[in-house]
Amino acid sequence: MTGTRPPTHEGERPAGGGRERRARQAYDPSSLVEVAARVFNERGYDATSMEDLSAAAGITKSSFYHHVRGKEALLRAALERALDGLFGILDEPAASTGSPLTRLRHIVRRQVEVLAAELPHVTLLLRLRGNTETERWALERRREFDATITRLVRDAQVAGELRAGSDPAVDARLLSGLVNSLVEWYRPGRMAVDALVAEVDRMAFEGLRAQVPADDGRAS
Amino acid sequence: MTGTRPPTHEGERPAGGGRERRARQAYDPSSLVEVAARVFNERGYDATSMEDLSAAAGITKSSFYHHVRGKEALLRAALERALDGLFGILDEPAASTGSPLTRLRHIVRRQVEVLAAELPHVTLLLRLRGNTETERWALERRREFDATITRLVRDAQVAGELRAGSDPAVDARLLSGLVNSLVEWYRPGRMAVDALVAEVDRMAFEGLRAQVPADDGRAS
DNA sequence: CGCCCGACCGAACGATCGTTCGCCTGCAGA
DNA sequence: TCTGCAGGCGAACGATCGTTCGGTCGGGCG
Repeated sequence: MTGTRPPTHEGERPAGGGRERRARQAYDPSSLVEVAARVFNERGYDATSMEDLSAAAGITKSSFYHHVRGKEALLRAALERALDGLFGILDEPAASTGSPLTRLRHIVRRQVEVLAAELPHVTLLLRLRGNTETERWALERRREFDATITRLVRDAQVAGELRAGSDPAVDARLLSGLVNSLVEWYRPGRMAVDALVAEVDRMAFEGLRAQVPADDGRAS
Repeated sequence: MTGTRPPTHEGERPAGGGRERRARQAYDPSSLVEVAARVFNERGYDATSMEDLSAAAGITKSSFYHHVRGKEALLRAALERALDGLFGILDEPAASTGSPLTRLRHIVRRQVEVLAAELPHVTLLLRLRGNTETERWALERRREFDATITRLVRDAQVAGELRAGSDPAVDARLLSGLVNSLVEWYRPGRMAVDALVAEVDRMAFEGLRAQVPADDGRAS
């Protein structure tokens, strides 16, 4: 009903690429994951059929299975990409250098950038319900990431860099909730990523109320 | 797999109620909606089967249909409850009295309370994808609510009560995102609602950074 | 006491799901 | 030119979905 079939043919076929010996599939290596992530987000994972996915890729359902192992494998690949992006932030030098607040702000700002760059994949990650083993695995890794944020918020509060009198765990959840809520409305091209980073940073640490700017947010 | 069947029998049967003539169903009027909303949130709407719902209610699937019209009707009822709660806030006198910032803060604080009181129903509302007509109708009403918030944020910024130099639409989205993200982690009993309201209010308008309190948040 | 009807149930419906199978086709390499 | 095979297809599989149907049961009321 009210069909929303795009004009098929997603992306262009790699013209003459894949000259290696193990050129198993010429159609696409991970571009199908990208297509799948997009459709998953539009309809929701459970409401998305393999027919929907194959149609978005421009081939039939049975052909689709020549390139992917199954629905859950697509989900896992997309989630891995999101988690790799997020955990990659924690490996950056600036994530473990300087005061707790400096590190926290770096992570938050980079998290916004990763969110924008890997929007479909991260969106998928943030909407998991934990129905399958794959989903539970991803949720567990996500909890690890959040735990790191919580520790940093706690350290920053102890150091007197964040507001006192509140539970660091609550503050960390509010902070992560603010950042993650971007996936619900931000769309690439609608707003420069730099501007988005600045807005989120200011909102998170200075709030919405009018005030004299403290020291501005030109970090790094 | 890994069945999570609760010990059946949800709530208690109304002892001797339903003495009116049109006592069509004695089992439950809207308590089934509550059960459904809870299970919908655990598994996701599409991943929830009528078997799941009826089992959570303690009866078989076919018996379940003597009390409800269908899956989508349950969803609609739950969404109506959420929307009624949210729009009820806008009808309160304090929502249209005083300065824009005063009104906005009242709405935000009340929104947190409604979120906590109607947690399963609002959670359902915030996770819609728009696959069915019912979902699109609810999304449209939700957009109306958000538009009201956006107008208020704009007015408050024009009045100099909110930070300048940022797009009011973006600020409104960040604000709503912060508030709505509560459904992802807040659970009743884990934290007093009053404390939650205070934390969110302070986070939204003052931010996380340590600072001297401006005028405190004892509104109304 | 006997009937009536709301509550409840087992079984089955057509539809759709994710996945598999057998077959066709067009072209790259011998 | 012949051939192998990756890429693509239609049809069908068992399972599960939301929903319906016919029937049983038991307690309140005439």
